[in-house]
Amino acid sequence: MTSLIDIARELGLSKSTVSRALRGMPGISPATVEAVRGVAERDGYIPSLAASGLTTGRHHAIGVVVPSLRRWFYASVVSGIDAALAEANYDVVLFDLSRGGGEERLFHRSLLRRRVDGLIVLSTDFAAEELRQLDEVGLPTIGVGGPTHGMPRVGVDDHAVVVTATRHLIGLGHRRIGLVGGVDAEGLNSTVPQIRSAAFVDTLAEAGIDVRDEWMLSGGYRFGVAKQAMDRLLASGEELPTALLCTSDEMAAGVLFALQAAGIVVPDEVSVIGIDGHDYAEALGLTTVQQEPEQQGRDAAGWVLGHLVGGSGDWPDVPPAPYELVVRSTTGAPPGD
Amino acid sequence: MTSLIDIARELGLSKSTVSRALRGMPGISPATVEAVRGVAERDGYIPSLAASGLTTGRHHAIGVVVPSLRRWFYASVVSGIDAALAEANYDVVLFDLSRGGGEERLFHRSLLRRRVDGLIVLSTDFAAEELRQLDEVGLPTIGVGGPTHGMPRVGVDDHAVVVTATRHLIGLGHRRIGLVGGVDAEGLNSTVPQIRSAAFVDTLAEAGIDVRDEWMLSGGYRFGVAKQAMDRLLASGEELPTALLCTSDEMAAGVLFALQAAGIVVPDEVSVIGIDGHDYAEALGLTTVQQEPEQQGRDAAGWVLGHLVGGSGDWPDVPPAPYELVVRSTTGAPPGD
DNA sequence: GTGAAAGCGCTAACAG
DNA sequence: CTGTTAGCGCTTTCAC
Repeated sequence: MTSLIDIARELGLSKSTVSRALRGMPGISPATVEAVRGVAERDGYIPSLAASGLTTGRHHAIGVVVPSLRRWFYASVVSGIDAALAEANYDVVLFDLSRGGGEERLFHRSLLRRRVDGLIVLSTDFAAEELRQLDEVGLPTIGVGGPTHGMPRVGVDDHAVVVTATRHLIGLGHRRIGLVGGVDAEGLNSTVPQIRSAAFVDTLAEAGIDVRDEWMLSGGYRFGVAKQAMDRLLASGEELPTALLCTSDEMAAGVLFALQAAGIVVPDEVSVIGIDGHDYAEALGLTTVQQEPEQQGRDAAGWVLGHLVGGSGDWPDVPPAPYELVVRSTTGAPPGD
Repeated sequence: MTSLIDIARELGLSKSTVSRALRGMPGISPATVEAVRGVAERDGYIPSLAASGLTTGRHHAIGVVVPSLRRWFYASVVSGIDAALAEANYDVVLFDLSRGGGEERLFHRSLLRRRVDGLIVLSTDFAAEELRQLDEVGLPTIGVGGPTHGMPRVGVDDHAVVVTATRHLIGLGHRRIGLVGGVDAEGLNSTVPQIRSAAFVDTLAEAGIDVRDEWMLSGGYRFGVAKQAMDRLLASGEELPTALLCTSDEMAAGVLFALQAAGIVVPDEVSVIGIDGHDYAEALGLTTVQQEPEQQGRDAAGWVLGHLVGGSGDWPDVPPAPYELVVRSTTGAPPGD
């Protein structure tokens, strides 16, 4: 492992000069720079992040806390984060909360071990004690996705998103509308499901439409659970709604499968709308309110990076992320309209 | 930021004693240990990985190279890796290859920067030059998923998996069998698709069954692409096969959706089998050859960790990962049997 | 333009 | 059982 001093010796220079040359600092003669770079290249010199981190306090890594990587949404966000960080020569250090049963969730200080220069937290709401610890380490921290108290956040206005989706259905003439929502056991982001469900109920109420309990399904934010919930409704012999709002596209996909298998024509008999803008949505022809998780990841990364150089200390809020109603072929007027 | 020396001073001890006490090394009086731990706890002491890494050469991090995190399979593997590493107090440093266009793929040494103690590579086959660089850094390295030349690997025998799936169809009496395969543009793992497709063709040949070109569909290892390919076959008016082998469950889901939309009854008219054991498979009732990506991740992590303490230098091979045919309701005898 | 020296926070012999 | 002494490989004043 060749190190700074090896290069210095070989060239009869001092460590400092070599260090400066390598980092392109001013005040080094072009000839020296070239010589140093040449030897470094030839000897396959790799700077030690640990050593420079020790002196500068910068570790060129950002911690990313994820409820579960196997969720499409989170994986997309992380992808975006990684892409943005890579450009700045920063790495992602992952903390998957789905790992250890859950009780290990408490923000053990040692999780960080002064390894990361900042933190991005996906849809995870910390307890007061955890926040205090976070605060103590003093890392620039931002949330992505679900509301995260005590820190700025990149994410859509979940209430507005659901209002948009619900109004789309109402605008098409629907009055008998069901919801496929529920809580996300693995996703941990308890607030997003709540906000989304509440927004649905509120919007219906505003329009003078009653919610019907038998049309409020629990899809657990998962394909399989949503499909089964739909299967049950179908099998129950209950009257069907003319439209279903699914609070995630994965659930919408499950619902579509169930409907199709039962021979129900979408959207002629039942309309279905999702939320998120999942990869599958286009192929499914799914109408959805689309957001851009990858871009949100990039934005969060940019924010953290910005606060690293700035180092100001005030964590200002960021504007809400954009979303867009994308109308495809799973929504239409209610039957008999 | 309190450091070792602060604790030492406060207790009138030396740094080494404190260090030993904190790490539970032998030869320190219980009283001292307790005192040290107490102060450390109270002052919120966080050891600096950079500093210890600098002396020990251990950074308590493993690099994970992923073609694309948004693939369910890879995300699952990474989840498993993270879980296993967490138990050993190791972190995952992510390198998402889907980030920078692709040409940055060359294994830039600086990617590692002596930050990680080992490397886990998912389904990425490196060029000779990249391998050489890898070798030069001398990190214990293992692959997961698709074959990776020049290093041991955790993964199923893809040939055998496809043979199992194909024989299942043949065993049910099918003679008119199609394949939904193709290449995975984003996944980068060029060899797995090849092996799987070849195994299919071979197995049919062995059974004296001809492959029909119009039944060889390109699904791109994606839901949407597979669905569209199926849609096209359906629209073409071609005779349909009585069974379809999809080389990934995501593609199988797309095919099922297309079939269902066309009013074709599965498995009465067409049987469908997938590969992988995706989360969705159960809800879809999809027959599949299941593997355990998460466990594979754990195994790979365990292997790397083992070689960290062992430090032997020889990288022995690991046994192939298990897989299992899970028969559900999308496969059955061909029509008219 | 370049060098010398100090030190980041820890671990690892080597002494006692 | 505990302290002393060297570094690990780099960056950073402060000199020249």
